[in-house]
Amino acid sequence: MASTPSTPPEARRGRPPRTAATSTRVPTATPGAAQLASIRAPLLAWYDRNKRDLPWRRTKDPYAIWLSEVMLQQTQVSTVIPYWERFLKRFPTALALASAPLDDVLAGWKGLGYYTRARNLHRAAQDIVSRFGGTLPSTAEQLLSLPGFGRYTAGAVASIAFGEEAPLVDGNVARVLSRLFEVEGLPGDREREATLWELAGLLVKGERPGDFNQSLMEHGATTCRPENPLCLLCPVREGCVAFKKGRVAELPPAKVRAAPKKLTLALAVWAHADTLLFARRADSGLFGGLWELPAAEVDEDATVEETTLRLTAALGTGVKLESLLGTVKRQLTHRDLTLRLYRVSGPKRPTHSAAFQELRWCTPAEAATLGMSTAMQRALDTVVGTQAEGR
DNA sequence: AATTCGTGGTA
DNA sequence: TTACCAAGAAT
Repeated sequence: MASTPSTPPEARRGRPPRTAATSTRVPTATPGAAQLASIRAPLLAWYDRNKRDLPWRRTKDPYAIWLSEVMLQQTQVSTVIPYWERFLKRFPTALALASAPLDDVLAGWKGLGYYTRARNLHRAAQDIVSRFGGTLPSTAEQLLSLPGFGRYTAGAVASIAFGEEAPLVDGNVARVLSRLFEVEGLPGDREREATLWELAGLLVKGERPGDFNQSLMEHGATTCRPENPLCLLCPVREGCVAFKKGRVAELPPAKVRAAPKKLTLALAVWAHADTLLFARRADSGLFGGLWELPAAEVDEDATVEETTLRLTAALGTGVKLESLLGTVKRQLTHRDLTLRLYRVSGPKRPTHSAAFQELRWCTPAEAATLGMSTAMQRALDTVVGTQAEGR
């Protein structure tokens, strides 16, 4: 993989987040055995001395390690710890998880985000029972066939739980390797990704591949950080091309993100006796499979009449908007979310609707056990607070 | 291949 | 307050 001789600089869209004169040259002659060893050994030794005491590093149970890897996808360590411990108590084995109702699994995931992870985890557990006798398969290749296992998670579980020399590249590893080997290109660039995986594959060969992979990630998380990296404490700075060239701050370039789109939902707060009406969303899309106060998308500036029509269509029965109870705003990565809560009434209480998987009349206590997004939980808190104040 | 999936932490 | 983004996968 010799580097391209002279690719001209390419105009980049948007504002370069890190001021950088980046070319599109990818890298980098294949590193030799000596260079690899000069990175591998110090990183592994550094890891042994400096690794954080994380709960999933105290177990060798592949199921528990798998669970940690799924929860950690795009999610910070401090957020995951309490979820991991709670979830593992509730679903201690793959068999227990496979046997549990999906609603219980989603409830255990409540607030963690990216809920497809929970549904894929559940499906994968069922596959593990039906195809592998309840035990996780031990190779990255086999793991890749399970729902929710991509290249990263397969490599992580194979190396950490089973000792396979399987590489992994996450955001940390991409940053560390980009700096060490001066790998150019924006996140998502095919050639860049291929180069990073190739480098990770060369480095992981050797003793303790799982610990080595974790050393790369730990180094990225604590020392080779995105901003203000601690190069003076870096165990491999002598071999780091970006450090040598003074380019640490500009590698890797930040990902270009689309501006969040506005999404306004009208929520029906329909009370009957001591219950409210709840609905389960479709499995695909935003908050897939989760419960909510029945929601209909409306224009940002929708009139009461338009909103009434939308909610009537969603619930499949006529409703009347009684009052606006409140508004909840949430920032998601790709959505600027506004929830408008309307107290509604109607002549006929629905029990099913084509727009939802399921409708259910629940007390607040029952609703607390349902899988629900944080946004919807906030909305619900608003309603319950409003009701309490009204008494 | 580019989008779409949540949430919370940090500077 | 805004921007960035954290142990990615699915479509």
